[in-house]
Amino acid sequence: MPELPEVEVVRRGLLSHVLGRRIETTEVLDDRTARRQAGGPAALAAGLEGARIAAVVRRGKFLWWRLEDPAGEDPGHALMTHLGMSGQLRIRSPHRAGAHTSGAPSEGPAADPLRHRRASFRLDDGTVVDFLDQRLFGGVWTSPLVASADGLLAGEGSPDALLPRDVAHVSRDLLDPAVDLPSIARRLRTRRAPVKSLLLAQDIVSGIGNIYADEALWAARAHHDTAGEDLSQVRAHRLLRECAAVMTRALAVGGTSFDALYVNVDGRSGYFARSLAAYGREGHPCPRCGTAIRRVQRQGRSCYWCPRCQRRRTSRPSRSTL
DNA sequence: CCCCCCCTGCGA
DNA sequence: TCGCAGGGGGGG
Repeated sequence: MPELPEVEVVRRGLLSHVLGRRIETTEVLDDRTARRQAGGPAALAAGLEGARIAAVVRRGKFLWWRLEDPAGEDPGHALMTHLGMSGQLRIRSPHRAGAHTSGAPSEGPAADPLRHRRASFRLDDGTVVDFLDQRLFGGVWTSPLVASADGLLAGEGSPDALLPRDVAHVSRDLLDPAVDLPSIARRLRTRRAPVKSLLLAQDIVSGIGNIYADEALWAARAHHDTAGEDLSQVRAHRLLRECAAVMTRALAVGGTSFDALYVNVDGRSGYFARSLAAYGREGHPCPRCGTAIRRVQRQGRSCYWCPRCQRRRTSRPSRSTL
């Protein structure tokens, strides 16, 4: 469930099940899921045992559990989770029969709800949080807390300005109240790279992935290959506003799902796929002008765009030539 | 900054 | 069998 809205759906879903609970045991079924853990799976389990979950926080696509360690060691650490391309966090609650099932048992033979289980965390009330990950690009690991550079709240759900060291390089996302939009727009406009690759760079602005980048570019009538430095200030701001707007709308309907791989903590899908204007819609008419949406590969990823609404802006007359 | 890598599984 | 998939990090 990769991009910001989907990760936020997971964060909210986790909250009521894990907040204030203690982690009793940690199980790692595939060591590659803990490959970012210093000391390996054993160190992960050791670092989590007995820790109380004080907050569930998100910045961009990174989600972490703030741990209040019994030893009172300061400033403590966090359990990091990143879903990568195919990760899921699912709840197995002892209080709800049939938890962990998809909401639609009538849809053919239900897939094994524990397929691709890579790690599990058992809490002190019997709840189990499973980390599922088909492609193993995601992971779970611990990271020590450090102060955020600007002294403001570290991310969505954070009680203070502490954030995991492994998130320190990640820029704030566009739904973060502390985000500095003019500064991001400035950074876009100093770069020669194609604007879409800049939207996907998590150290410039976090949370945006391939779907919402294409949707925002479509909404802003911007072409993915336009160089960052060729955006006017007005167009750069407009593009960022559209990024925020499309993610806000997606979040309101539970995110984007094309299949059972992308679901919330209860195994249910979001509804934003039906609202996509460009992404995945090659050959379909542009909702604005009716022109067929086109697809092209850029750096190994697909770009979908309307060739009529989204014209490539070429370089302004350069100051160095002529 | 581009290209490659990390992986598994699905549908054309 | 191949191409493609919503992420991110590192190397040349």
